[in-house]
Amino acid sequence: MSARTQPDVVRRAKALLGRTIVGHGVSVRITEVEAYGGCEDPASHAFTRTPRSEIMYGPSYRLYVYRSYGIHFCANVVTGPTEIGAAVLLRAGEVVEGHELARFRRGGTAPERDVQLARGPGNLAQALGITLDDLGTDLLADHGSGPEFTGVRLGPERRGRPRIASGPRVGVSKAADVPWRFWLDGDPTVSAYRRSPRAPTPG
DNA sequence: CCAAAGATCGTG
DNA sequence: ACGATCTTTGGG
Repeated sequence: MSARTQPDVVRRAKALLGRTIVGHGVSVRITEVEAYGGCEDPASHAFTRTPRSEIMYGPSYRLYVYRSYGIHFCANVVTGPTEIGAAVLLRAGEVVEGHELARFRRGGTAPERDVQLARGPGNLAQALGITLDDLGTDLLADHGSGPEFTGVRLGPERRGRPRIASGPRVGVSKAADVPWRFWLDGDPTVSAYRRSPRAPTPG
């Protein structure tokens, strides 16, 4: 990476903003992501190459799912290159299709709280019905066009240049000041920033 | 084998 | 500020 050229994972993270992802009958417009730089990034699960992170050293646009704090699942898009093992964490989105199903998966919340349906990575994965069963899914595979599709896949690439804001990643204790969290500026579905209690003091 | 940490979230 | 809950990882 150079001063003029940002890393591939950052460009790809930004490119995912505004794009839709479909998960088991629920469609979400991605509004917030974080970039993780694989073996070059101490905050990445792939910084130490283990059985769990091996999928990040595989083909791009596969789904990496991990269990968070024993409670939630978090969904990531592997972005490559394979020797780096980078990926993008999907942190928040706006439900644009399948609202009732998403509400049910989230525990039966009221429609007036739909803005929170997919706010935060654990909630986003839950709204999409993503679990470890979906680990390794090819997010670009062609399944035809129709409502009968029940798996996970990305929608078409976004067009246009939305206003993108950035800041430090949420909850990471290493590289806590690297500004690799990106979101659609002003979007109400974006999650709140929380610094890791284990991170060193800002600066 | 055991202990600890963790890319979270809702509640108090 | 804290607890829920469990897998992965690293140390002895």
